Amino acid sequence: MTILRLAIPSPLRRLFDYLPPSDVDNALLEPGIRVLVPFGKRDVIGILVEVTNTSDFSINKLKHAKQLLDSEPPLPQHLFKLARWAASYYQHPEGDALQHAIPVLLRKGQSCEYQHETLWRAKEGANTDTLKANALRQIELLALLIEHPQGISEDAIRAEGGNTQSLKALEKKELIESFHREHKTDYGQVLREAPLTLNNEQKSTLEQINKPKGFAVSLIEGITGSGKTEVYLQAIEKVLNEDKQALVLVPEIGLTPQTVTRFQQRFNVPIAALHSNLTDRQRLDAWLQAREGVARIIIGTRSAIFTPLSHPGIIIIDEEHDPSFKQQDGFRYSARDIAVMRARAEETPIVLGSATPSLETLHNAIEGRYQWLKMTQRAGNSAPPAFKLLDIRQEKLSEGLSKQLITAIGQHLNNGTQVLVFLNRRGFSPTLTCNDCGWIADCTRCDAHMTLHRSPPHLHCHHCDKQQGIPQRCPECNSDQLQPVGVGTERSEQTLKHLFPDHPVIRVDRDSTQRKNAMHDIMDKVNTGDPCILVGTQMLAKGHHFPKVTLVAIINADSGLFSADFRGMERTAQLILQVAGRAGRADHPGSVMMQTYHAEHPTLQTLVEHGYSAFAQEELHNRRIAQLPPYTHYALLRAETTTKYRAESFLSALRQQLEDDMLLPHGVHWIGPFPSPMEKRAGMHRAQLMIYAENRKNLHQLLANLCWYLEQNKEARKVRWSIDVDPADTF
DNA sequence: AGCACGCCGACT
DNA sequence: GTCGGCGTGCTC
Repeated sequence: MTILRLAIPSPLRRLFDYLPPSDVDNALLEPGIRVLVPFGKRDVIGILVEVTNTSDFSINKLKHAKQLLDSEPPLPQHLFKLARWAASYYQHPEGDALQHAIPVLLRKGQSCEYQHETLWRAKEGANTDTLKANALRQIELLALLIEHPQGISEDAIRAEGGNTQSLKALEKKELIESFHREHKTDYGQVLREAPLTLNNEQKSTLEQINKPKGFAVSLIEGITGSGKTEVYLQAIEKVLNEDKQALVLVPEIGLTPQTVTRFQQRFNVPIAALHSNLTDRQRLDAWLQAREGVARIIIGTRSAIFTPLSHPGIIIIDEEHDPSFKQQDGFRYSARDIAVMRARAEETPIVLGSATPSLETLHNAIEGRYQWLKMTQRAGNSAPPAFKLLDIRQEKLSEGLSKQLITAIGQHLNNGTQVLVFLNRRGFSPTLTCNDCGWIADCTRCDAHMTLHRSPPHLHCHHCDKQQGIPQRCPECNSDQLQPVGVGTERSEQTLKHLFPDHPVIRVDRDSTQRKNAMHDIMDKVNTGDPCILVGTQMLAKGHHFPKVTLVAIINADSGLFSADFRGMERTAQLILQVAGRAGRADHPGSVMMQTYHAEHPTLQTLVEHGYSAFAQEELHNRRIAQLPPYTHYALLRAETTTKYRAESFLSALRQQLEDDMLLPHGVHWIGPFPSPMEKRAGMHRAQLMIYAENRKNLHQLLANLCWYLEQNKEARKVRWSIDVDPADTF
């Protein structure tokens, strides 16, 4: 008897058994292939996990699978295994986890045969004269195709401003035709431009990366401006020369056209960029190009970690400390950690790069598991920025800015250079308060204040996205003395414009860059090199270079200093250094001024005076004493309910029950449950139970028990619960 | 997650 | 009389 064990896309943590479709050749039943099966009242696509001859389910109740959708598994065997491993490591339902590893269209049953790229060309003798004079777009498009007799892809057509409607119209008129071109695999020269000359430090870093054969993890801890990217590029060059592929993961915000352009300028090979505004079709095409070995460099964010490569050569994780590598909902995996597992399986080197490595990675480097490569010199002749803490305890601030800071900004502008003002708070002001009775505009769905925005004017909750109009009078006491309290980027922009009317003030945050090309336009303005003030959120800190900035002003260096989350300090330090790194990148020396109410804070002082390495060492020491990661392993059981206290009491009861049943393995401890730092969010009341262990195996065993228990438990079905292994934060 | 069943309230 | 609200239960 042949039984198919399938992973079904559902939140259920178990596999489902089926009989094979009638009259199917058993040789076709290869694990990893997609199978269409009836599931409840509907048909779903499952993935064949194993073929067996027994079932825990009664055999006569098994249904027949309807159809095999693949002759070959879409994911190569080792990535299929990797995804299954990740599902079990992160305690996520296997069927759902496997869905995450393949593109959307494959989940929906599309064929995963590789289609050669479709190109368009004008037919013999086609002429724009035959078109109506008012069909401007078609005339333009046809002219474009006539210019490119060798054919041009739809992507390129779109890039030139052509649209699909005109294309279809011309095809109907039989003026143009599509065809497939065989991809050439021989591109001649790998390089399009000469590599930069490396300094000694870069040279030895590159040598160390290239030295080991097969799997090895290297951490490049390189200060901003030390030229990490050039080292990546030259490491990739070697891989390309060996006819292999490179997989590059970057943070969500870091995948800018600038990044991709830098790779395109250097290399004369096809590059697949998996950015967020690709269509499902484009994403599948890029994925298939990687799998077929057509794309030689794959640049993408977190989800690109499962992209199959026919000839894997190297994995690079840029800004490895960035929180966006950890998925924050659903399948809560860390792409960085999975990448290390993947490199091991594929026997390739993997490079983790950062100016401010995560403490987990540093710990691995210290323990000798990772090769630790430090780059401490700035490439070229730029000097590192000078830090200055501004103690603002006794200061009277004007709209959040101290006198000293205002003076310094003026000086830098007068010297003809640019200033960057960093304020990690969008909107005009974080609160709207009644001056008479003290009422504050709160979100009804969250334990949070509404942020006041001025352009356009509205109140906005940054936690649940609720938006509403601004009241004219206090809803409590009917006073008209409503006042914005606190400073956000909009308000800072307004103040700076007022203080420095002769210089442009450019705001950079999520709101000001929503429009297409907005960021591009901003960069154009900044790149003129004229003195100006950039004011914005962490968008300023990541991905973009501002060579003419000589002063970085950090308005609230304190935020996160006393965070409830044990990673708050690490995050703050990373953010400060990342922003600071924007200063003095070219031949201008830079300075960084940080306003703080805690100038005497020892950790802040260590960071400012001795740098990130010293900070990290201290912080690791603190973590060891407090028994926190990376010295212990954490997991979080989160629970959400619509009723207040119910999540917490559910977790309490669960903890009690597990203790009574003695299901707690040796060496596993818990803390809590306690309400989440923001108890109510988007209408849900939230609580969490922290679980930690010195030993991963013990932790994993408990989590497996816990899942089993929760799936049985009737009460648990009324609560929305989830498990977060290696949580990035506790919110 | 979906999707059905099922038992109570306000509508043509 | 029925349309539809969301509680409960099941998926090989």
